[in-house]
Amino acid sequence: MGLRERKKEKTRLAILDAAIDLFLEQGYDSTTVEQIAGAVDVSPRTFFRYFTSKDHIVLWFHDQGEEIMLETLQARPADEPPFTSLAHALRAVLSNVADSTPADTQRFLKLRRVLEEHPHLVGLSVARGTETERRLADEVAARRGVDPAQDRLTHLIVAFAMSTMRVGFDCPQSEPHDVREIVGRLEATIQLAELSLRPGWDA
Amino acid sequence: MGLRERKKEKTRLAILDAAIDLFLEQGYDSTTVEQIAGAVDVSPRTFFRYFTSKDHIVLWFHDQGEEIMLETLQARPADEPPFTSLAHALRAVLSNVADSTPADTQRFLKLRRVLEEHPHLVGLSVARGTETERRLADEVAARRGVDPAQDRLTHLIVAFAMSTMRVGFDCPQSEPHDVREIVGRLEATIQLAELSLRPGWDA
DNA sequence: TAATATATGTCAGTCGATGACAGATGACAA
DNA sequence: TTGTCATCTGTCATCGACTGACATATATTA
Repeated sequence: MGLRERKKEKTRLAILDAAIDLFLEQGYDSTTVEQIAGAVDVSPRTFFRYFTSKDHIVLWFHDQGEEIMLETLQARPADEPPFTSLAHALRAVLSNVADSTPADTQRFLKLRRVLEEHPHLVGLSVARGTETERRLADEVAARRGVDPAQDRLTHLIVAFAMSTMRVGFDCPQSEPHDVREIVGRLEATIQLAELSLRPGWDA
Repeated sequence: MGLRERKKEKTRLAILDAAIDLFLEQGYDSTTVEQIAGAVDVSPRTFFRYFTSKDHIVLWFHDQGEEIMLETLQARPADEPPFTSLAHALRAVLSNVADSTPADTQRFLKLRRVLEEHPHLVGLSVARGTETERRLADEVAARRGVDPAQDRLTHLIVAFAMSTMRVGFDCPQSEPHDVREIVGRLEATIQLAELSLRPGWDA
């Protein structure tokens, strides 16, 4: 990897960290792009070359996670029930964070706090995730041998899976201390969902 | 009702209609608030006195619908299974539209087309609905006699219900011609959801 | 080292959104 | 009817997110 790429990755992370810290210090809304850029000695214009929008900072892990979900889903055996596959995809997102560098998991935990304090940002992640949700539905439809434009159950399966994810993440309770605690909550939520669903419903 | 209020309601609807038509003609993003205001001979500043944001236009029915959901939910018998109550709340939203004036249902159908062409706006509705979803969860928690801050199942119930709503609304298929067709789709989706869930799961 | 490719800063400009103030208009009592 | 009051509206100024264009600086490669 050349110097150029290393430098880019460095500023990318610097911007990310500066932004997250500012969000936690003074709130998301009252933090301007100018401040973030200033904190890492970069022009505001450059900020937008690394992140397409201010929101993009908050949705960083979300974007990343959806990519992982897609890959995991495609790697699961084709004859596995779709919801089971999706559940594994959800787990994969968190495993990825847990297996990452300490700095990365720290970013994840901090971002989670930002999302907690500004619930409306959670919706934005859904907004951005629309496209990925469609791709997940396409994949599930292919596995079920149906037309994604016609089959309601396919969309319901994906929607339920995403709901499970959100509940596992957002469920208030006390502040989680590490990623493993969040892993535990997601696992519990997945089990709860599987307990709530009729066996074979997604076949 | 005084002249003043009538006038306000009139401009409110005028702005709404002008905006919707412009969105359908030239797309959501390329329509400016200035254009909308100009189309009804009103200053841009006044636009923001009727609608808090450009998004607000699109989410108009959504806001309205969530209010109805809450009221319906509260009116359902306390011993009814929560998901059943929520399903009735979903139906109530559409009944309200169907029982409204023809002009109103037209607006509804047009707005639905706007949402279809700009999927990211669907996410915005979730963003705006975060607060209402919390209130729904509070109500469900009260009925189940649990603490909303502790009980995962409560949040899962609400999340599943909202998913059902979204799938019923957004499921592609062919363009619906009237509200009754959408009512049918929602009903089918609700039945599908109830078929997918284990009996008594939400008790 | 020269030539090329890419990253960054500066500048100008658009658009959404908000506060402040002044003028216009409906509501209401005498 | 008239005058007062509350409310609505337009104008102006301003902020902040975001984008395109262009020039400059910094890697990369031959």
